[in-house]
Amino acid sequence: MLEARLEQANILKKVVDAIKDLVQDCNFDCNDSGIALQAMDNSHVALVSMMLKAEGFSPYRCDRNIALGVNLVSLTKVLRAAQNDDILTLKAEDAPDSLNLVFESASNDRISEYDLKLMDIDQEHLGIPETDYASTISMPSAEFRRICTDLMAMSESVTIEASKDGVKFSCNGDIGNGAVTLRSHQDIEKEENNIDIELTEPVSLTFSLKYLVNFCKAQALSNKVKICLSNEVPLLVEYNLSGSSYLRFYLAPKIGDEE
Amino acid sequence: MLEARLEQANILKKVVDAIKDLVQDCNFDCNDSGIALQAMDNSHVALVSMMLKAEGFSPYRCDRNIALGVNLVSLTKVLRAAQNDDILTLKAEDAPDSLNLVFESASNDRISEYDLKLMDIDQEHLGIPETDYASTISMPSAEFRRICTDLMAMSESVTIEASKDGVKFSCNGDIGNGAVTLRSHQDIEKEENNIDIELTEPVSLTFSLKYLVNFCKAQALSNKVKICLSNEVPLLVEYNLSGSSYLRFYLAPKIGDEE
DNA sequence: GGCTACCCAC
DNA sequence: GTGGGTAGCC
Repeated sequence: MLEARLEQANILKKVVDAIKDLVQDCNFDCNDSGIALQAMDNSHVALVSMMLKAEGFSPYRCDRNIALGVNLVSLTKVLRAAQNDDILTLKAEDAPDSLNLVFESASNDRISEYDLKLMDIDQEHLGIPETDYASTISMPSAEFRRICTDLMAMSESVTIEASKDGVKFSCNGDIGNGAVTLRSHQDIEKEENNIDIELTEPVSLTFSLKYLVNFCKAQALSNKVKICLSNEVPLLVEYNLSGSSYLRFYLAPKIGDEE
Repeated sequence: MLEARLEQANILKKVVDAIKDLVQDCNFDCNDSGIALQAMDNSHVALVSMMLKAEGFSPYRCDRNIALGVNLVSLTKVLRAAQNDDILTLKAEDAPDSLNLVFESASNDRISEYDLKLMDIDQEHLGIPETDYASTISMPSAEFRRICTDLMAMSESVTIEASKDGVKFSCNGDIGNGAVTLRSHQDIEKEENNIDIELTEPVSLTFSLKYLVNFCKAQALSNKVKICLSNEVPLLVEYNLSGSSYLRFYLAPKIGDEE
């Protein structure tokens, strides 16, 4: 059986908020190392990969592999019941037909308990190869979101070019063109403002802004975001959570005329 | 004639907002003790009872009984003209065919005046018996609203059970089940957070969430709400206004298969 | 008409 | 960061 107590119900709420517009139904795969989720979006352009490590829960207990097939719209409805400081405990049997969610108020005078019906979901196995990216950019997640939403106002696509001079996000649209260029930047006082650009090879790739803006809903989970690029390979956008938990989004580049 | 000056036009606005989805047309019954309203909703499942005491107005003057037959949609349109801090004066003749509403800005540099046509409404007389309820729950109105809207996401009905252990709001729906349990709770620092459960007899009743959520629009009128329950008797949801004015909603329980 | 997402004000 | 309101979409 699974029993996982999350001090901040908020974390799961934010994770689900960030992915529910990409994925409708998916498995939460639970085992003794934690809770994992991998799913393609409907159009098979983007991929979400979440890992909530056991260490992020206290306590965490999961003896066997359990797949929780969840409809994320339904889960959102339940998670909406979580108040800000609530503690969330997830419970499921070994072959569950429902997931039990208990919200406790910090002051303990309110307990909300929900059973969410589960579904069988065919797990398409997603091998995500470990990639050595040609360029890895680390920046404030708010800044990345700002760039994406700003450029979204002009175009449906953004071209991301990383070179030794920095990283340039540019777009062409009917009303004009836009570009934001960032250079490496070390802010000693506010480390979270650092912009860090690693580069082994220049890259230039074009992506759908709609998806990138969508990924940016995960901003609330971390004040940093890591963007990994290699030519002709899906982009990786990574939000690291406490411990070594993470939420990752992959997005295939646009090619040729699509741009 | 009626002349009633309400320092906070807002109060009437909130009252009408809270009931206009239940009742289309109704009489405001004015006499020397104040302005009262009683009306069943269209499906005759819920009943609204409002009392605005003369003391809540300054000045208040009403020599004879006057029934003001008002269409609440029209009244809402007029009240929308009220600014936040406006003072509202209601005026009507003894046998009026219109209601006069004057809004004064607090600073007195703007006066808006409206005449709302009245209608003759057959008053179905509603005797509401005073009931000694088996259980009376007093809680923050925001919390009650929160519970109702949370459970609304899962089901159309909620079962409210009051026992010596506390009060439990539970529901069953297609996507799963939900329950919120509250215990008595005295917050000495913030009295408005108190949850107070009086009980002479355990009760368990099921109600339409749609109506309860509707009642909760009155939340803006008071930070406390009182919920009174007896088996097989309509639920009473009461918002107390300043003075001994009030807005009360009654709702018949669902029985048998309806649940 | 209900729901959702966005926006703004607290 | 939260709640309430509004404006579009289904």
